[in-house]
Amino acid sequence: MIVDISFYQRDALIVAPELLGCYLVTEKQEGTTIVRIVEVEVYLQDDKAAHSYRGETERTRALFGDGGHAYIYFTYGMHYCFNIATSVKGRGEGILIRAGEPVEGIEIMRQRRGKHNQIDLANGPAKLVQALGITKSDYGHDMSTGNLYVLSKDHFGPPERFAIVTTTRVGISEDKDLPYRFYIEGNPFVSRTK
DNA sequence: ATGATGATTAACT
DNA sequence: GTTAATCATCATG
Repeated sequence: MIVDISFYQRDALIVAPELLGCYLVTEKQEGTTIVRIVEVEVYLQDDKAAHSYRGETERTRALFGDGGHAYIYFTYGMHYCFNIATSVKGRGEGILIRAGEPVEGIEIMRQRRGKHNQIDLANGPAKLVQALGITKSDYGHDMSTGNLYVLSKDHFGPPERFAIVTTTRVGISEDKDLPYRFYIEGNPFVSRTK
């Protein structure tokens, strides 16, 4: 079952842990690819590490729209990352999808990534974007429709039970201490585990 | 128009 | 553990 847009129109800190175990799907020319979401990070508006902190710009427009739309950005001169805007219009908060466990279309992901090791397919935000074939043209996409959406945890049968680890975020220089990173305990596809 | 800055990754030692 | 690669976006002039 596709997750409804209203799911995203709540506080990011509530939505983020609920997103773990759900399935992120893309249907592109090459075929359908699916990963199980195992790691996410929250970015709020009143949060120095967030792109929305300094207000709305051309780049961050989608973060300030209605919850449930894709926010994609380019960084380090070579990588794209994928977020889902949450909450209500004008609020500027969202969830970065950091890692996923390949479920379907694994051969397609291998081709896109040029790697054969299944662990390395989507265990990082830019890797996940590449494996799923997400591009800038998906910017602002409505996550409850079309060829890019999320399926509920029980889509493929009774969901597996798991514990959620809450910790600090990765790769930022401000507001480092906020516990806004969530991942599935013990999952081998989570990035940068100790 | 120009310069600083990354919500990273891969390939090293 | 360290580091180079590389450019869109933003703030400033």
